[in-house]
Order: sequence, then C-alpha cells, then structure tokens
Amino acid sequence: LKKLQLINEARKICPDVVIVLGEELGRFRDASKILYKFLEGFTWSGKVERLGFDEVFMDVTDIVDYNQALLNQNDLSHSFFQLRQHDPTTGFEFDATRIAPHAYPSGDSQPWSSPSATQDPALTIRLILGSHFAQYLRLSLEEEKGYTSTVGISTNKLLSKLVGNLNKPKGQTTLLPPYENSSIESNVTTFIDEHDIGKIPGIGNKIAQRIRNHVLSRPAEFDMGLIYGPTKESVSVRDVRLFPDMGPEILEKILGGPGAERGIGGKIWDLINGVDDTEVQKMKKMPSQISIEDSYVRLDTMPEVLKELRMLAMSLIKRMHIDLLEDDDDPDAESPKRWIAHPKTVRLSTRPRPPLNADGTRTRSFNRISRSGPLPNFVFGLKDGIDVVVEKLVQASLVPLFRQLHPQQSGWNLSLMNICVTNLAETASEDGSGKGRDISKMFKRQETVLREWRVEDRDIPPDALKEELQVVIKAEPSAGNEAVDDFIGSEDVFFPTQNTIDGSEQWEDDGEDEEGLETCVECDARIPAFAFPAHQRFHSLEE
DNA sequence: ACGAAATAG
DNA sequence: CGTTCTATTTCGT
Repeated sequence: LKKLQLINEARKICPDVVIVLGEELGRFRDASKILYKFLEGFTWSGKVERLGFDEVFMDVTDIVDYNQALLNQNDLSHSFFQLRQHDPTTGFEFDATRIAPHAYPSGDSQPWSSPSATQDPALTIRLILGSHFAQYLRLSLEEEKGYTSTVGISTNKLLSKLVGNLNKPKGQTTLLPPYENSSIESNVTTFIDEHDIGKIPGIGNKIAQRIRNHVLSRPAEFDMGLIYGPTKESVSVRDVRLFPDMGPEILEKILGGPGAERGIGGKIWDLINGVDDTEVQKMKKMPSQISIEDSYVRLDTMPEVLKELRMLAMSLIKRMHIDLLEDDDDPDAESPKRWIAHPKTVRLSTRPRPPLNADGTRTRSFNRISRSGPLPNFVFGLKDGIDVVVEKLVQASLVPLFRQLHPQQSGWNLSLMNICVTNLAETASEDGSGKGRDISKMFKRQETVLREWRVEDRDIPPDALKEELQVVIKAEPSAGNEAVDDFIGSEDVFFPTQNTIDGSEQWEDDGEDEEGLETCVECDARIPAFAFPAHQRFHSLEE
C-alpha cells in the first residue's frame, strides 16, 4: 500500500487492511512549531516563513553577506562560517572553493573549474556559502532534533523551492550560475523550462489549464501540416515561454478578467522566467485563523448536524486553548491563564452535495459556502466547563449561521462542515521584548488539555511520524455529557412545520408573531435580529 | 466586513 | 490525478 492511495484500491490489494478513520494532527503541529523555532534561531533577520507543516523558507542574505566579507581570498579552502556577528568562535569550518553537494546541473560540484564560475564570481561564492550553511543546518536538525531534511539553495523562493525537489530525501541542491542568459542559456532557464507548467508554485490547476488550452489548441492555426500523431498532452514551461507572441500581455489576456488577480499576466510571466520578488515573511507569533472541519458521507438531518457542530466546536475550543491561552506569569492575576489573542469572528462553512443530475450522475463540486458573525465573548470565559461554552457557542452562533446557510429544514445533504475563528486581535501584553512564546509551556498545556480524552497515544519516533499518520487514533469525547443534554433540553427535537407559502418548509423564526426576534442565550432577552450582534457585544463588555 | 475563489502542504 | 484537513492571499461588493 502506498500513501495517498484510494481506500477502494487499498482494499483490493489488501482485503484485511484495517482502516482507521480520522486523524490527530496535534503532534504534527507541535513538531512543526519546534522545528520552525529551531530554524528561526539561526537567522539574523527573523525571515523564516512556514509553508504547511513541513516546509520553511529562510532568507539568509544577511548571514551570507557577512561571511562573504569575512573570506580570506588567499586560503578559501580553510574558511570559517560565523553563525553570529562579532563572534569568531561560533560556527563551522568549510571549504569555500567547493559547493556542498549536490548541485544543478549535476556533476558540477566544483564550480570554479567550470565556465559557469567566471560568469558571475560573486554569485558563485554566495551560493557556495549558502550551500555550506544549508548542510550545517541539515546536520544540526538531524543531530539536535532527530529529523532529516531536504534543502534547495538559490536566490529566491521560487527557484530554491523547485531546486529543492531534486535529491530527495535527505539531500540538498544548489542551483549554480549563470543565472543570466547570455551566449549560453542560463541554468535558471534550462532548469525551469523542464517543468510542467502546473508544477510551478503559484500556478495551480485553474491557471495551468487555461495556459494549456491556449498552447495546445492554437498550433492548428499555423502550419498544421507538420503536426502528426496524437496531440501533445503535457505542456512544459518551455512550450509556454516559446509560444508565438508569448509574454505578459498575452498571459494577461488569457488569465485576466473578473475575479482574477490584478497583474496576473506579468506575475505568471515572471514565474516562468524564474523571477520571484516576493519576500520571505518574518516569523509570525500567531496564526491568522484556526479552523476545524470534517467531511461526511451523508449529513442531512438536523440532530446529526447539531451533534457534529458540537464535536467540531469542542475541537475548536480546545485548539484555541492550546494555541491562544498562555500561562500568566503575573502572580496578581485572577486566573493563571491569559489569552494572547482574541478571535473576533466565527465562520461556518458547508459543502453541500449537489443533487443528482437527470442522468443519475452526480456532478462533483467542491464549492463551499459560508456565513460569519461576531464570536461571542463567552468563549473566552474560563469558569464554565468546556461543554457549557461549546453548547453556548453552538446555540448562539453556529445554529443561526447554519440557518442562514440552509434556510430549508431539509432537502440538503452536506459533505463537509468547517468552523473557523478568525480576525485575531492580539491582546495587550507586558512583553515588549518581542520574544516568542515558550515552547515548553505550550507542551504542558497541550498535555493538560488533551490528557483526559486521549484514547490512545503510542510512542512514535520522530522519523516515523509522517508514515504513522494512519494509525494514530483519533481522540473522541469519552462519554455522554449531562451538562450538554441539560442545556439543550428539547431543542434538538425538530418538528417539521408546514410553511406553505412556496411549498418549501422554512425555518420558523424564533417567535411566530414576534417576527425577527432572537433569544439571547446569555440573558434570555428577545432581541430583534438586526440588533443581535450589538447585543452580543454588550455582553462581551460586561466581563 | 463579508463571501468566494485560488493555491498550497 | 484526486482526497482530507488545514491555512493564506486576493478579489468584488
């Protein structure tokens, strides 16, 4: 069995395979944060950008600048790489006449002996420095954290990411000069031209298809007589770049239009020429949103929706506690915890399963729809039990949002639900030092929060984490919960009403004759719908 | 501010 | 190439 294999295929090959539904990403998140922090510790600029759980961009321009100036031109093969400014004792020895393996083009790990060196000596030495730094980082990562890694070294995010795909796993690749086209083609052009158009980061499915359509359907127009056989299917960057009249303007015509990113033509033209001016972002302390979602084979009744909303809300609140709640060092504080950020908005998204077509087929759609509103402040309360907060959130926010999304009482069938808190407002903090959070505290928190409802927690060595995903058991709430039942009362029993205006059943408004009134879960007041957000803000100020 | 779309791991 | 559970950025309104 292979990763990403479809379950049907897996069952055919191995009928006895045990499929465990769900996943527990907490440990991946923790590992990701630790490695991210570790790497940030090596930068001087703080420019470390995380892409997913297992990739980072590092801008080490300043470190390379410094060490370039430090080089002794008379004895390059016995150089010392300083990891810190003004500290000649911290660093490592290296041979500045050689690239640390590997390099693209391959077989050119001694760039000074090849024509590429004389072309741009300054860039060559800088890439040599980068390659040795990368090697040192990979070694440190393995020795100190127990993770192997793969690195790409070049002059921008695009090229370093692409060149990092060579020599996987546990290797590194430096894209050698020349980077400028002259009498000979630059390595940038040679390298990037080999790629399928859709493999370029920033060119996803939609844009790739539109470019392919342009490149593949037009050849018929000029000199078709020379083209035989099956139509070429794959379109490389070279095919696009060399297509007649190709340039930023044509690309803008192909890709522009309503909804498209502004200047998309120029941006894509830059990408296929290896040009990428985007900065490596500085480390962020806070994510900008936290979301939880689950997919379903069939979700079409309100009691089930309520159940799932509770599950999702429970996970979300726990995530908020883990990521946004920190131990308060202030002994005078009433609570030993404090929120380091307050999300201000909650969003509910669903993915409705499209109805069957006339011919019985189902047009697959992955389109999501969403509604959002203010996140009530009671979610930051720490006195009530978590189930109480969850239930209040479900009733006060999620159910109303759900009704906005799906006004019909039935007839829908959802394949996915997602709850997201966003719009994070950082809470005032005493630490002006700009220091990040203490990771050890984070772990303590995570353990404390999750211990009581962890079902199984195997010991998995770090290297095995990636492959062990399928056997990590999803944690689930332990038992029925009285507080929740208590809160819901009979509210989870739904009586279809015969609202016959257009033959489709609509949700009853909260009060039949009190049109547009909502009941506040905090104070039971009946509030006009338009005033409800303001009313919730009122409660949020009480605390 | 909100909702959709595109992209990515 | 498509799926799942995330997360970010950008556009139009």
